[in-house]
Amino acid sequence: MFEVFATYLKSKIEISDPQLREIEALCKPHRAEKGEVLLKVNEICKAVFFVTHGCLRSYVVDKKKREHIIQFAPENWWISERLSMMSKEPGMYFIDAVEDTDYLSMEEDFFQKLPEIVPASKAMNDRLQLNSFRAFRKRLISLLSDTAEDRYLNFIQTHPSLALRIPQKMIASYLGITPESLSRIRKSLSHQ
Amino acid sequence: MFEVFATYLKSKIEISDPQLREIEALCKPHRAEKGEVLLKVNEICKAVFFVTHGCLRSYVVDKKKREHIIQFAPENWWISERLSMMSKEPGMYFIDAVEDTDYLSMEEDFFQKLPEIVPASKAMNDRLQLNSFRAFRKRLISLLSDTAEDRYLNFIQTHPSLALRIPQKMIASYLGITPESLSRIRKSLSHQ
DNA sequence: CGTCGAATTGATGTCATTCAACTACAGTGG
DNA sequence: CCACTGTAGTTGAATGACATCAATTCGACG
Repeated sequence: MFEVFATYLKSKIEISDPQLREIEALCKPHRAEKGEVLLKVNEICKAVFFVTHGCLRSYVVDKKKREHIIQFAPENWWISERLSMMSKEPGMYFIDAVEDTDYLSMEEDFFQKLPEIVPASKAMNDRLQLNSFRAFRKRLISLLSDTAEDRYLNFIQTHPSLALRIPQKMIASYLGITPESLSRIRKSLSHQ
Repeated sequence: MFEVFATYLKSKIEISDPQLREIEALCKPHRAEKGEVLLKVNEICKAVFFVTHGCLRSYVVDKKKREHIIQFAPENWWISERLSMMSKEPGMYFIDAVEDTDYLSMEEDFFQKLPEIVPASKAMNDRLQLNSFRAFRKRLISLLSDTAEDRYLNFIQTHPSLALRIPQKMIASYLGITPESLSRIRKSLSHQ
């Protein structure tokens, strides 16, 4: 299970086997059954998760009890509520398992020690932060500019494999529409 | 004009007059007439702006030529496209003046040297980044959860003074609706 | 095989857009 | 100083996009 993460790291930065062993000591492996909740709203997020197999999701629940998915994290993705973790304030996210999932959890000390073990990881971490910000911005602009159909097409284009694995109602939630609307959009697209 | 920024800094961090003089040397004062463009799409953003008087805005323009305002920056606000600046890639923002505006511009070296001059500024900068991220996330969730009326009420509540200064069509653009829709929302709110 | 949630479909409703007309007012040049 | 012009804001009518509610089918899984 750590192997997946090791491969991920090797693809991102120059790293030796002894360094990997040091890092492994900072990662806790876990398994979550489908539907299992890893983080609840109002909890202070204390870890970042790296998915090695399966899929996690983060989402918020609004006053009308509707879920809005913030992010999916399939294999080789990170997921967390960094804002809550960094500010040590209660978060607004739930994180749970979309499928049976294997993942590693890394706590605060991981991010302190990682750059000591591998200096180049600082740049990797910065890049991850930037990409996360970029993704938020892209979605915000897409919600302002695009129709639901455009957003769906964009989703299946940028996450083609996810679109096949994830229940449609979750894709709808991610896109900000109802499952019924997504079903109709798909129907109309299939007729060209 | 630098006085405004000095006051701002003093409210955020412990800072001495000699330190302020060093910082002043890194800030260029400017004036923009209403409508003047400070940054265009596809340019690489090379500076961050701090508004001392007036108001700037950042916005994107979609394929249908519609403007979507990302941020307003009245007095004591920062505005920029950090993502473009940090990655040195062409940006997607326009930045222009909503009113006649006085502002300071700070380039890359400002952010390198500031923490050398005032170590505590590192924390301030981190906090600014977090707040910017938080604002994006809040807006994203609001677009997913709230009606246009809710978003408008939220806007005038969190930016009461802005709502009076800014043309309604720009508020509409920020909220993601047409000026006509905002006009009707305001009318219906005035009848309770 | 039966059950329960996911997905589809239809009918209808609501919210926001679009297009057009009109008013108000600010800025410009004569 | 006034007339002209353009932009902002309002309003109406028609349209469009998506939501809601209800009924049905589909499909996974115990």
